[in-house]
Amino acid sequence: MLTPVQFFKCLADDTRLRCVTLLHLEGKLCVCELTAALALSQPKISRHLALLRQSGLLLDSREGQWVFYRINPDLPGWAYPLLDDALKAVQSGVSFGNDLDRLRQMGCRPEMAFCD
Amino acid sequence: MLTPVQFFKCLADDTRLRCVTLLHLEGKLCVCELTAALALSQPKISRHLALLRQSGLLLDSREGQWVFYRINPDLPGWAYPLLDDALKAVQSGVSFGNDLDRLRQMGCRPEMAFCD
DNA sequence: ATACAATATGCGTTTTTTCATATATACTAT
DNA sequence: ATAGTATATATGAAAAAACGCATATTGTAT
Repeated sequence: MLTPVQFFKCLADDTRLRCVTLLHLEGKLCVCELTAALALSQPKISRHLALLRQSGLLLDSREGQWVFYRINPDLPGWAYPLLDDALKAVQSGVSFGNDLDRLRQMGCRPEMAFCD
Repeated sequence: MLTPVQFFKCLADDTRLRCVTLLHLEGKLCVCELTAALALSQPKISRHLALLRQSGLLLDSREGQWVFYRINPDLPGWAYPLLDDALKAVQSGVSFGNDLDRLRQMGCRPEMAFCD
């Protein structure tokens, strides 16, 4: 069960905070989308996602070739307002738009039928 | 200037989260009150308070013998809803009442005129 | 089967955090 | 000045976290 301290630990790292806020905004993203959006190495992203999954903050689901992550919809009730406020806090900074831009500009995203 | 990640780091430790939530609830507390409330060693409390002060989340002020800490009233706007939600999250747990009880039962608190 | 893309993990290293103990500083009272 | 209380910090050790790199795993396509 996710405790408040554990929850804050999840957000107390730049990579993880960016992943969580992007997921909160976009709903569902696969590892390669997050890797492209944050412009970081795949193993680094994967490790942080594993931590977030093990904490119970994120759920993963395989869809063919891809593993998608999303915010766990069964978090304790206190967690959702914190997630909303965290998103607002991050959005208020200047650098958040870059992640979103890189995601939008990503050529070959799994959800796109015309991907190859 | 306090960033969201730094803010979450401040709350990502049990001792610090308990200090911050107590301060958010009580307004102003000195180190010995926090030490009594959390039932932890004074150097440990002091070190965590120093971190919170250096991050800009707390302000300190000396009043005679005591050093009082309080939430910085000039935080970025996004921080206050997060603090409110953090307090609610911690209050929803069972163990938070103990800190408050120990604070209430503390014999000789600085604000009390009949202290000695 | 081979090749390739997406993802996870093992491992050694470096960095960061945390803590206990001891000591230093500031104030109060006598 | 001395003693006692409150608080801060320095130090050094231990634990945890983060990282890069290489490699394993799983799925897809040919």
